[in-house]
Amino acid sequence: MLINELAKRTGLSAHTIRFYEKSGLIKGKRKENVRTNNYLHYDEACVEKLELIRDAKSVGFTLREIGQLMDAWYSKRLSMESKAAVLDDKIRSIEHRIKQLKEMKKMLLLFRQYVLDDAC
Amino acid sequence: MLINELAKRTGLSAHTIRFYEKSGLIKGKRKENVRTNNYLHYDEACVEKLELIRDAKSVGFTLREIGQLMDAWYSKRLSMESKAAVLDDKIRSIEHRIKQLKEMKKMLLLFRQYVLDDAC
DNA sequence: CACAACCTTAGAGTATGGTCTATACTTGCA
DNA sequence: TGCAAGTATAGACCATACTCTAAGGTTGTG
Repeated sequence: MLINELAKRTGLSAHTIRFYEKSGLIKGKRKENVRTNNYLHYDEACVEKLELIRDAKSVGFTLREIGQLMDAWYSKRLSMESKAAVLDDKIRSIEHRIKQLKEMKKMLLLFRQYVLDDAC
Repeated sequence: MLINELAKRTGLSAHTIRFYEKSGLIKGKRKENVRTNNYLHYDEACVEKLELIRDAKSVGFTLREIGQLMDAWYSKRLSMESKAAVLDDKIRSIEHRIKQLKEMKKMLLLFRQYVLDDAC
């Protein structure tokens, strides 16, 4: 599929997709048998990757981190161990963030009670 | 206290503190009886606010959100109800983020198992 | 074959959240 | 009194993550 269809499929703009491609997160391919244009074609894996990018971004991962994550998932040059290590690292960082969020929630609930008690 | 002491107390740089002050998150006061300089003086509330900023930033709040949060906490012009509303809003957004993080963790654990099973 | 609707690259512009430099004044201590 | 150390303001610069514009080539439909 071409970029506009990919955009429709993922809900991202063609601009944003090109930005991700320039950042190395996805890769379109040129058809070798077509010489008249240099249109990039994208496959289902690109759709999956863009969905992963969207989800991972929404939980606070940077594009750099998402790149590492997708490398761990798709790369052929990384060993099983180093892939697992990348994933372990991200899992730990998620756990840490959940812990911090729970603490912050607790604090805000206290604030809230304090406000409602008219104590300020 | 002056800015360098505040920096030492909070672990933030004086540059960053000035940036937060320019962004309206904290406010130093000039001593009226001192006319020879225009040094800004900070109190304990500033230390507290900067600590809140640090914590809230680490869980992903933007400076704008943190500003709203501190308004809800410190402002005299907001009603009890609207303060509680701001806090409720932030609490809900934290709960949403915790949910998303848990989903992402689940997915990464699946990825990890898949990698270790040498399935790719 | 005109023309709208695509595609491409390059590069400028925006928002957030800093970080640093330059310039200049003030303070405190030897 | 000299001078290092501290303070202030303005503005340049950086990274991240877009977002948009310009200029030019291609494709498909009537």
